[in-house]
Amino acid sequence: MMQEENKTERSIPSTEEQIKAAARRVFTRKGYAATRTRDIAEESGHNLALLNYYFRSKEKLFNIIMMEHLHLFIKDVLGIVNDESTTLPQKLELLVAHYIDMLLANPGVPVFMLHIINTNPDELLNNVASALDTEQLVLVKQWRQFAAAGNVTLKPAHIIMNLLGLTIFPFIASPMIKRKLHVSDQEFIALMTERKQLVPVWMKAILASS
Amino acid sequence: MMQEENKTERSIPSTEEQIKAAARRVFTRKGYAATRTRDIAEESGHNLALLNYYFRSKEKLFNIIMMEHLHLFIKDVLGIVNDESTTLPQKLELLVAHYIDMLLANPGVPVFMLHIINTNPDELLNNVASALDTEQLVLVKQWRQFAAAGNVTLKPAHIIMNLLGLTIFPFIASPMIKRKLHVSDQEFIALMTERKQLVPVWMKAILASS
DNA sequence: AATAGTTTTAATCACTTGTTTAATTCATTT
DNA sequence: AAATGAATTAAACAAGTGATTAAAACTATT
Repeated sequence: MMQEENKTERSIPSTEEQIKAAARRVFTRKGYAATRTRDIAEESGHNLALLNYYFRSKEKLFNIIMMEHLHLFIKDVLGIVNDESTTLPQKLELLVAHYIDMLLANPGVPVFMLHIINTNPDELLNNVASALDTEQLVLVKQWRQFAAAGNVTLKPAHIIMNLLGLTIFPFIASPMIKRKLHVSDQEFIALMTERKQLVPVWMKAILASS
Repeated sequence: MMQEENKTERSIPSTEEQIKAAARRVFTRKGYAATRTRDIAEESGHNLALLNYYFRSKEKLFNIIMMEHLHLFIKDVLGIVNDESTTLPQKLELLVAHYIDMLLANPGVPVFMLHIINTNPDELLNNVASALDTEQLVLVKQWRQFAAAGNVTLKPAHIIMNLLGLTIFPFIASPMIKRKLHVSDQEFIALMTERKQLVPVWMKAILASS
């Protein structure tokens, strides 16, 4: 049997948690295939066999981490998108701010997500935001009203791609951006922070241009 | 010695070229680490040992393909960006159209490039568009004039990120877009083709909004 | 302290992977 | 046709990999 979960403890994380944290780092840095179980063991400071003792296999460990990421990703977004008390433009601002803050705190996430997208197509992509494509979302209702008022002719797909492209892409391409545009780590953070205000402005300009 | 290059021949590609083409496909589909030399051999329909016979090693083969991609990538862009006879807005339209056409023809390229960005940081990123960050580009000169006229307050980094984000990101996230937005392969191509006109319009709206 | 159950370790297994080898086939020249 | 060198093959090697094992160390309960 396994040791009790110990979730509330604030002291030293359990070895299970330490291995998971190490795996999170290594998988994010190198991707699934390039990560060796020995890398994770070394990074965690624990014996190689403990990886299989706690998680059965490399793949199971990866799936656990992946699911945690997805859950984290979706949970906050759902809160914003389903809030009756905010308007459509407010939701736009909140979404952008949330994504940028989240990505500034976890710069490795996009690489991680992309790796998933291009390797686990079916199994995973059904889970990704499976709660998100429901037609019940407050955001969708508000959008319908907005569109019905004749305020926009652009296809929703374009708008979503624009929002994500303007928000997420800089983080995906950050190594190249930093190098080719001579942007330091500090300056990159400053740029992204600026974009929290700018992206919603740009999105409104895009909507008005159609 | 090696068989003569035979570059002009239009008939059957040489086994060397066949292996390279197979490697291109498999590397693009699975990434470097997840690709086994046996996968490439099988995909090419040739014996495993021929891979090392022609290319010495898996890594050398990968580097050759990588360099070809980069060269292709840069060559066309340089042509557009350094053209004295086109205006700034025209360059914008040409760049977007070129990228979208190129990505529609080679949907795997972004994954390939991202894989490089996040694994070969130093060695490669210096080569990527090393010709591009020169201050001599016609585009840069034209931009300076445009900015000096007080037409824009936005930092160039934002503009470049927006251009690339609006253009390239949809291809990176295409598996998720297709699934979550219920877009078929055909519809995706149609959407991207629309964007050839739309992105320049949006970019101008963004520039005007600042 | 003895016991039982859990956690950790070192060693090893079985298999995969990149690469090499030695032999064979093929093509070209003499 | 013989000979030479290139192209191709089947087989194997050495190192690396995920996983397992059996023993040891640790922890708690009696």
